[in-house]
Amino acid sequence: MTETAARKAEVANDTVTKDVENVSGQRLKSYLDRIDRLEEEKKGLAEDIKDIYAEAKGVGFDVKTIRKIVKLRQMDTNKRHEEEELLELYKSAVGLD
Amino acid sequence: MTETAARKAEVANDTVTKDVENVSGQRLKSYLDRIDRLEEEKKGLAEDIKDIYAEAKGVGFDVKTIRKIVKLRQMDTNKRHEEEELLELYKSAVGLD
Amino acid sequence: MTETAARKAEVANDTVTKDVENVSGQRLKSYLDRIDRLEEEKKGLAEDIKDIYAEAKGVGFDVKTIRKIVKLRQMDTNKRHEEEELLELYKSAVGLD
Amino acid sequence: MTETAARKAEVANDTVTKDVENVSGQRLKSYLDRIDRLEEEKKGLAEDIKDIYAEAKGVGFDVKTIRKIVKLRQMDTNKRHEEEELLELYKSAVGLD
DNA sequence: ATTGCGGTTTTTGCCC
DNA sequence: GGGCAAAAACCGCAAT
Repeated sequence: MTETAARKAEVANDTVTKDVENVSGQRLKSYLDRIDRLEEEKKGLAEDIKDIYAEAKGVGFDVKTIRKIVKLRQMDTNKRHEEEELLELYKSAVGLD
Repeated sequence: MTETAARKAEVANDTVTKDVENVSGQRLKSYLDRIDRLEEEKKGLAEDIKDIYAEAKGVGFDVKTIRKIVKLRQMDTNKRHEEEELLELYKSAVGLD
Repeated sequence: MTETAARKAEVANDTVTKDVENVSGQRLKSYLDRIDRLEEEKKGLAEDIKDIYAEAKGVGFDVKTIRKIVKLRQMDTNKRHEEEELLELYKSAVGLD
Repeated sequence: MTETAARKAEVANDTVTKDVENVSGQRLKSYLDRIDRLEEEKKGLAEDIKDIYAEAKGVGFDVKTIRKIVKLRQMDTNKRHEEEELLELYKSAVGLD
């Protein structure tokens, strides 16, 4: 192999390698950026929620209790599904279906 | 006090009481609704993020590692280095490498 | 079938049914009790572990880092190195150091 | 400073350093070992519990349902405390204490 | 057989 | 710093 040919091969190799790294690196970065952005928004919402709690606290509400209420309301929504699920479960366990 | 005046006072009292209850009850509900709504949105974003991880996994990336990177990028550089150093220190202290 | 014979049959049936219910009920309870007991012990050990972390923290160790070390030691050496390499790879891919 | 004195100093320094490293390294290892041991036991118990579930399943019980039962029993125990706690919480929220 | 998924436990970060 | 809520790792199951 001539010196020139060898050089070309090396370059070609490098290029390929770089391309491979680039495409996956690029892609990875893209995912990371999208995730970061959504995480940002999520964090923003968390802030907003915190602010509401703070505001409520400011007018005399007990934050901890409000949290409990929020949770209870969610439960009241989820609970139904949960209980239905449990019922189904037990029914199937006894061979009722 | 005449009967009419007394009546008025009672009514007034009731009204005030109701108003007080109303305003705080209303207010509390308002807070709860706002919180619920934001929580909903937050949950939606969490879903989106999960989807991205799934997508990345689909093209061969390691999700666990991506999560680590996300955290590292969020973390302050100095703090990150500190933690890394501390880990290395402990590792060498117990002969782990 | 005479009345007496029928009576006997019923009784026999009841007895069998009860026995069946008893044996499975008994058995189920036995399982539940054994599980409860073991869960108790497990919880106790979790407490003990927590205490050790607290103690270590008391003399100046960083709990978070210790946790990492515990995990690393549990992990197979090869797997550990693989993960570390993968992390380094991703880090360099996104220009993190 | 004579050569001998310098030597002694070095040795002393080394010794001190080693001692310091030793004591903390030793101590760290000691914590790690204790944790490991307890984790082992904990894992063992988890195994035992798993075995019981397997055994129950082997004689025809539905594992998922048993798990639910176990949880319900725990709740029945914990629930009381939980409810008491919640009561206290609301009481304090209303200024009753 | 492999991989996605639900649920459980463990870990981390946060607020008081 | 201690308790609490959110996130993440882990595990068994199921479905393909």
